[in-house]
Amino acid sequence: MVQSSKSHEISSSSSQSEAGSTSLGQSQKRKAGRKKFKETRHPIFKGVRTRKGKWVSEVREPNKKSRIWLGTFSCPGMAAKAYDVAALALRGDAAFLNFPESAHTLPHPKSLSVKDIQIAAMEAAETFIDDKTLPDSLSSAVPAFPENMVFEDEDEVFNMPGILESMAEGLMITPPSTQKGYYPDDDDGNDYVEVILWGD
DNA sequence: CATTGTGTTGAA
DNA sequence: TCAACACAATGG
Repeated sequence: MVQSSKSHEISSSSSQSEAGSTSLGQSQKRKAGRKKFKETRHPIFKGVRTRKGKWVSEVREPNKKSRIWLGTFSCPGMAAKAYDVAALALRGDAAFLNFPESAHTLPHPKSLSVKDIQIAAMEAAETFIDDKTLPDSLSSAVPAFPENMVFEDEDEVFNMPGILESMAEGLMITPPSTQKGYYPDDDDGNDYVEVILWGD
């Protein structure tokens, strides 16, 4: 969580709007909401939820209760990157991301507008295009994902030397042959440590 | 108390 | 199928 928020505004979230206005009975359909916490704390990246076979990334704002939908993704890498950009944009700087090293590679939202962030997230996701992204032969399952990232404490996360690389390698579907990721700047692996702060 | 994550439901 | 909302729990 890493919540060093400064603004502690009491978001009074009471009666929300009930979407269904047509004929809403009262029995049947359980409202919405989760039942009990499963053991599955967060098998995947933060802000990345997996829907039976798919991946969706949603970002909620620190102050608001609303959330920004980055969109749907097929692979965790995409969703992870998407959240990365969004969090970076929202927090502005030093946000908890999954790919700090690739952070510079992430596109920057023109504006801090929710929509812009969504776009940026999509762009970032584009970077992680893989086979599944391309509609052709789908079959493989997407499964199983590296359990290496067992985040116990946020601090520990930063202590991960090669963990990132490990999972990155596994996720990074950028083999020497066949497919290859298209990067906006250079496909080269040079690290341009350029402090690009669009806004802050 | 704030934040995230899951689940359900609803609409596209 | 996707998107949004709502709920529940955890962590601080």
